[in-house]
Amino acid sequence: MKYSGQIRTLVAVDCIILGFDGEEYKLLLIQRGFAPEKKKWSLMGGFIQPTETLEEAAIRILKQLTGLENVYMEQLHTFSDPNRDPVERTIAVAYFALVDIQKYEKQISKEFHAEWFSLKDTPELIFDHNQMIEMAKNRLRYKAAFHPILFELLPDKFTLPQLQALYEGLYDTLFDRRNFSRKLLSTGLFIKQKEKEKETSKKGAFYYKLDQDRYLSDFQAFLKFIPNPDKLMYQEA
Amino acid sequence: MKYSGQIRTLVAVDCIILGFDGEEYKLLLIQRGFAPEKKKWSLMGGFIQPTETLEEAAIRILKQLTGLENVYMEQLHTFSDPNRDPVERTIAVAYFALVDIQKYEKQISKEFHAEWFSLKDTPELIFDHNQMIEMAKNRLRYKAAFHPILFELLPDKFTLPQLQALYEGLYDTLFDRRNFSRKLLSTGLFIKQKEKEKETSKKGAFYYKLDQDRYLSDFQAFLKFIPNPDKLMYQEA
DNA sequence: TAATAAAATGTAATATTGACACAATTATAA
DNA sequence: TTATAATTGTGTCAATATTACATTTTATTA
Repeated sequence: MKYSGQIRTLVAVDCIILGFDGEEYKLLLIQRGFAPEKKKWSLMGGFIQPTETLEEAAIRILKQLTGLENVYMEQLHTFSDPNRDPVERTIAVAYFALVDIQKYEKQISKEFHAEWFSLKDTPELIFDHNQMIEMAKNRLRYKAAFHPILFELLPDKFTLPQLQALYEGLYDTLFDRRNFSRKLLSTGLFIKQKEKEKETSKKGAFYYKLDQDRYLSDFQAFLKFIPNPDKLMYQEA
Repeated sequence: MKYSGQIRTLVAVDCIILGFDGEEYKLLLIQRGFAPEKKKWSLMGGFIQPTETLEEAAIRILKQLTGLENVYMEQLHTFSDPNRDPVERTIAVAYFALVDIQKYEKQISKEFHAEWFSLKDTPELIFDHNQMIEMAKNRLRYKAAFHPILFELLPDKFTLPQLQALYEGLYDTLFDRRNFSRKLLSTGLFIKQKEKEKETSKKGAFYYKLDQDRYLSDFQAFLKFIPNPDKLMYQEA
């Protein structure tokens, strides 16, 4: 301790882990195993360790809970209300992660009493975790309107109707099927497969895959995935 | 200290203070008065205090250096490399502020040896401060493409040519005067004044003011201030 | 083989954008 | 006094993108 006269604070990382089950958005929560607020639902989190960065901590915590690595994750915001944790002042850095819900390893959930909740029906959480989730939702809405980020939630192969459900679910609205597919396909990000998905409809819908090269090179490009984005996005909390 | 077995860390706030002098973007830096890296240029910063939030700390630090309050400021990112500060591990939360450079109170700068630098010609700074500035530039480029944020840099009254210089400076490019003014004016954000600014040109250019009501209500609206935004924005560091 | 359900493709009207030209204003010089 | 020059303000048209809406295709099953 060489900067004298300054306080030192606990720094925690909290992970907002989002998935999509084909119908609706899901949020992975754990039942807190220790006081305070034991048994209450909470985001998965942990304290930063001496030799790791925040990002490394977030990756560590995500892996602990889901078994997943190489997952899309970004820093969301740092929360600092002096009384946000009643036990002791803790600065919390929130990260949000987008995972393919099917890759999630269930056996791990037992250790933490984890469960997927509908994002629309999030329970009351400890501390400021509900606020974090609100912010993550807004960030995702914003980013997904212009960048091909939602594909992190889908398996390798997906159909146009699945894609549309993904976008409609996020913005809680309906898009015109014809205009939607034209807009999406015009990005050139998708490669049509020869097989069809035939579980959900008689005719079956062609599978598509992401063109990985284009996906990487165009991730920052400014695409427009939805019409009238300003009417569908909300201010960050 | 009630969460046992966890380390506590210093938490600092660093402020990226940006201005525009009519010609180019400026960055307010201080000459560090204490070790390490004494005399080297640095962002203005400070440690968070026990009873304040990060945002309050940022506001406090900004006021200390500039005398300004009610300034546009947003949290940028939290930096956490364990070795970013060689003296002691410090987590740094960067904020960026947009100020009207004319309102800045010069007498204050003497205390901190502060100076405005051209953003294009930023000197080498301590720690990871150059990286913070890169990220702030990218964030500003991104946000300004769609939200009326740059007006925080201008005085109450401004002309269309000034406005265009503001945007051209940020994106380091030239826009067609006619298309630019059409796009900007079509947002309905501006109220034409009767007076002209006659310093810089023979003919003089009409002043405009922001329609404050619309500005507040449309701040989150999704406008498009520049053509081909994707060609002008860069990935965040 | 006809009916049905869902996916895929097509088209015309409208709105937005981008490229470009010309007119208006006024200090300064001829 | 008038011409010049520099800069601001406004206008037009073609190309492009978007929206709203209809029809055709595919495969199942009655």
